Amino acid sequence: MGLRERKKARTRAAIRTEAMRLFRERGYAATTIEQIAAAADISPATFFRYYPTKEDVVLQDDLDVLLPEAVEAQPPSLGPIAAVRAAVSQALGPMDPAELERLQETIALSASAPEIRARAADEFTRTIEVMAVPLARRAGRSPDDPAVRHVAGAMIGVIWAATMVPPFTGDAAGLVDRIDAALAHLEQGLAL
Amino acid sequence: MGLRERKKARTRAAIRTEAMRLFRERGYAATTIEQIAAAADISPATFFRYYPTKEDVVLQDDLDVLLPEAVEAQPPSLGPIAAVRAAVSQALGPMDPAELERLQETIALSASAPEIRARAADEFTRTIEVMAVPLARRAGRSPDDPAVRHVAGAMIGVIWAATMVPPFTGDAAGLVDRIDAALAHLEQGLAL
DNA sequence: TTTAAAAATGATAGTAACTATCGATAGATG
DNA sequence: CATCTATCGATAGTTACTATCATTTTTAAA
Repeated sequence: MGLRERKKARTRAAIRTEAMRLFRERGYAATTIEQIAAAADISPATFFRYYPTKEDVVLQDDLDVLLPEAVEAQPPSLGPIAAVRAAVSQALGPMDPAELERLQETIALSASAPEIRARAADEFTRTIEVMAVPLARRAGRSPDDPAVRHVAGAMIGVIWAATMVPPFTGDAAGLVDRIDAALAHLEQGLAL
Repeated sequence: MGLRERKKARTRAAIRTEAMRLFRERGYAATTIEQIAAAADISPATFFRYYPTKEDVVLQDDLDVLLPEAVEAQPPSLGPIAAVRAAVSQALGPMDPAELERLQETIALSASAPEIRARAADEFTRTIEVMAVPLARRAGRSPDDPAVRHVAGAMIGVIWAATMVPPFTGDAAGLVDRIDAALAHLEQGLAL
């Protein structure tokens, strides 16, 4: 990795770190790009070369890539929900504390900043389309099959319900367990 | 209803009509508030007295109020999913063509304008909280009960999956049926 | 009908998130 | 060392949105 790329990575990290600190200190809406740029020692224009929007500093999940891959890797004997359960545990389980911390902050910010919550919700719904692909393959169906989409939708729905729990004090530690319990509940027919 | 209120209603309708027409003709992002104001014969400042944001011209659903009421009105013998099925059919079934048309356009716009889709997704996830209340009461549980939230989340998830079907050509006529079929599928255990 | 209160509007000025462009600079490459 | 290229900063511009205040329009009371 050359000097150029190293510098880029450092700048990117600096922007995110400083932005998050400012968001924490004075709130998301009250923090301007100009302030973030000043704190990260770059020009405001440079900010947008690293992050397309202010929201993207907070929201950048690799979930859209990791999750379908992990589902694809599960043994075919598992049903769709069991496969996703295993995939989630496998993808989120070995998450380092820094990542967990970050996830927690994203959730907390979602409570205070509507734009972030909206963007997060949008990316989550997009996961329906993404997850439909491996699920369809496992079931020998088309990703456009309504039944496949329903299964993906229901899983995304319970995951969201288990993640975004008001008042968003969000102990990130219990998050993976809460999601697993939610999927288990769905798998067993959502008895009340 | 006095003259003042009548005028306000007319202005509000004019803004929405003209805005939708412009969105249709040249796209959501390419339409400015200034253009909408000019078309509706008001000042740009007045626009914001009627709609807090540009997005709100498109998104204003009464679903958050209607749905829980309709759920509450179902006979206690029905299970949670059956109750929501009945409530949805009851709330969305007798929708006049104009409303359906509007819903269809909102869905179509969600495909083209990310901000609208994000806002719509956000309001949808909020419906989880809203629906948890009548569901909890019916089951004699707390709205904070994870199990209740899971059921609400799963239903919202399948409804979204049945509504937001790419490429959003969206025949609004079949929408209610698609939602009902999705909830039925969920009720019967999401077999694939 | 006249008048006073209240509400709605328009005009103006300002902020902040972007976008586009372009010259300067710093790093990679031969 | 020289050249090429990626990155950066500066600048100017657009647009959504906020705040304020004077003006007009509607309502209600005298």
